Amino acid sequence: MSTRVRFAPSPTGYLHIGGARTALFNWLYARHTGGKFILRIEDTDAQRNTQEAVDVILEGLRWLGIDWDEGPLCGCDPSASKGEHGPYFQSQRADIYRAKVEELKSKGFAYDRDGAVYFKMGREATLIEDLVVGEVRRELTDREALDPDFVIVRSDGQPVFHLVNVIDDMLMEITHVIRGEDHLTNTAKHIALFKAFGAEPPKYAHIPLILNSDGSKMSKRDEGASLMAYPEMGYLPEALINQLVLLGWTPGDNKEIVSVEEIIRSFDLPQVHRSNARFDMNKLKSINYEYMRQLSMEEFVEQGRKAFEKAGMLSGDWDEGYVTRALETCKDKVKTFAELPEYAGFYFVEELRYDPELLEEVFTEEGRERLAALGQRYTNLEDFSAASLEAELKALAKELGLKAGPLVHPLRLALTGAKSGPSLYHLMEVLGKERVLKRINGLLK
RNA sequence: GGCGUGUUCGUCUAUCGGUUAGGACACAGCCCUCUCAAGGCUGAGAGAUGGGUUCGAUUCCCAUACACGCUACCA
Repeated sequence: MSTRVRFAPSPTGYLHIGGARTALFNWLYARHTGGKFILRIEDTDAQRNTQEAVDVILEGLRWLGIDWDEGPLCGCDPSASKGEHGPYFQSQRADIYRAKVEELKSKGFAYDRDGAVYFKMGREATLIEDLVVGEVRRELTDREALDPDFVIVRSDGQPVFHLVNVIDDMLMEITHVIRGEDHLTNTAKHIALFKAFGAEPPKYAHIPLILNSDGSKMSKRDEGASLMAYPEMGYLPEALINQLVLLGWTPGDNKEIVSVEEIIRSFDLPQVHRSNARFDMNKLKSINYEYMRQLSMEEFVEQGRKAFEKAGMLSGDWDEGYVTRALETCKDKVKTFAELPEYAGFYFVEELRYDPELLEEVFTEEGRERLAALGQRYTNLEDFSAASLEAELKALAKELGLKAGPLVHPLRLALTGAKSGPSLYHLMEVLGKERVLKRINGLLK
């Protein structure tokens, strides 16, 4: 039998990074086994259900490169979807739930009390065979020992999560439920529901949670909790996927940078870890750097340009070629695209502003003299190529009996306003003679 | 309170009873170098605690501690 897995988010207005990883693991499993990945929107809570909230989820998955075989196509039109097991919005399945509740009642598994419908739960412990956690024996809690029954339809007529989740998984013929560990103990209820319907429960796999770097639970407002914060921070989707998959699964052979194709090939549930993991932004950065290096120069420039536009730095009419050449000097130098505007912003301002503290530190009396000497040489230099600029600087250094450093530092400061940046000679070539001399002289006077 | 899950360097992890406990990120130092980054080399850094089982436990069992989850007419 072909595997069918699903991701069933609730449209809350954002996609939690943990949810994104749950989606990822489901998707990886579907692709690894050649099965189907289904997207279902759990929007029983009408207040949360907005088109925008649904689109946030769809956009997030698309950004990551996670595609679904069945499910909605957009938030704007709930009837627009693909797959034979729809509707894929719970808000459109009310009739199904009603009928199923009647079925439970007629079978003697459900009854009314105080206007709500209750499910008649057994009193024995439940054995859960989890593909990740192993065999779990769920005993009754003290409250359950008093009364194990639970509500499946509220007195306002709204069916609750446990019920609809099970009905949908059953009708959509889900074979493997891969979800967060926070659902592990709920699984007893779900298994009981499946059995009451006379259906075979799916296989379960509960994956660990993602925690903040300090070990606390990652909640909505924490940094990096929202998936879309990552494109915002200039990360590549491939890098995020790599990071997420590493948090709970190991490729083996001490390998860490693994392509999606490689992951799909070797990913499987028994190797998924059982313990929660903290999200390390430093590690993501370093992984992102690896992926940024793999980008072609064209791809890098294109995305770099977008980062600048987003920062509002390309508002002047800068020459296309100039922008491209400027960005080319930044390749392999930054770890995220978001760093670019600060790293190379000096290319795109007419008047450079200098940090007084930096000036004091680098621009000493000696530095001033050296910069003036350099300005002289460069004024008379015709070939303003990186190689020529370098040769000229080194020649002057030799004459002055200095190493390159003492000349380089004040020059870099004059041109970029910073102590570090792209290759100095290449940056001068891009800036061009006019700008270079203007900045040198501007600082000298 | 009850129920469940987990616990190896700061972080993510490797280890299928016998290892100088390996790697990656971060950190420190050195080299390279026009700066930074990268790269090369080196360093520091871990089996929560206490009991068992065993010739031998990070690995198996139990307890404790701690963390996390669930315990709703939330999802």
